[in-house]
Amino acid sequence: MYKRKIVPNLNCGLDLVGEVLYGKWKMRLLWFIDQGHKRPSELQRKIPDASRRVLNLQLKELQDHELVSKVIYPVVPPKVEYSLTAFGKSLIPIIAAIGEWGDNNADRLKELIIKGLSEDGE
Amino acid sequence: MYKRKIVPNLNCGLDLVGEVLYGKWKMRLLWFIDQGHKRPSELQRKIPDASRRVLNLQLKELQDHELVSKVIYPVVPPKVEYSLTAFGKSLIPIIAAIGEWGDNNADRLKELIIKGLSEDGE
DNA sequence: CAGCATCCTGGGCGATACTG
DNA sequence: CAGTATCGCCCAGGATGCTG
Repeated sequence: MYKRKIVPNLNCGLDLVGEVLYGKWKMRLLWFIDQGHKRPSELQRKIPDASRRVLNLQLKELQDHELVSKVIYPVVPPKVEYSLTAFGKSLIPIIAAIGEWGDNNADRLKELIIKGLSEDGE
Repeated sequence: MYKRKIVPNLNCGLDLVGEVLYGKWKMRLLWFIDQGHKRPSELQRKIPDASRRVLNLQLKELQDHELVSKVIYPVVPPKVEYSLTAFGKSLIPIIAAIGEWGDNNADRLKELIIKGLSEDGE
């Protein structure tokens, strides 16, 4: 859990979701876990841009927020598996909708984002 | 537009949406504009926790990403109105779904979030 | 009323290295 | 294979004050 000093404002549903989903890789984690990629190394491979440290941190937060559960198998070598809780599963349709919207508008979005990036260059 | 140095990875729809919606108040801005609160001062009043500066910054990004459009009326005192573009409107159902999920699970979420906050304290 | 400039800081996140 | 500790960067966003 990140050491947040200030208490966030939780005025509406948007705020609440923002809190739980706040983290660069959380939606992706939920998504991939739902897809059946449950082991840390597997998730790491799916999200190579993220560091293991942050992946673990965010996984921990997702656990604390009861969106995922973690099972540790007492074997050698160590084996760990994450799963979505029912609560977490209930978020999947929304994440799917977001991803779908993004995919449907991928070309336009890419263009706009790139344009935005170069704007400050000149 | 924030002066981002590093080029973001845009691997999937989730990334793309993440880019356009990245900003503490963007979803709320889109939401309130859709609700008919179009003027800066009005939005400010709706989102008192945000500073005017950041509101303007994010509004500008939303414009650059063609989610909202801005109309400046040449009158005194100055009058400005924001509206959603068709593109922006197409995001509303998703934002609504997110807010709804948050509202539906408000009690549980609040509890979990608060618990998470106090955890590092001890 | 609307918008910009300046200064400042918190904390998210990456890199690396070490333990079991 | 899984997880933690340390270090440091960087930039989003808050506060304040000035312009038209």
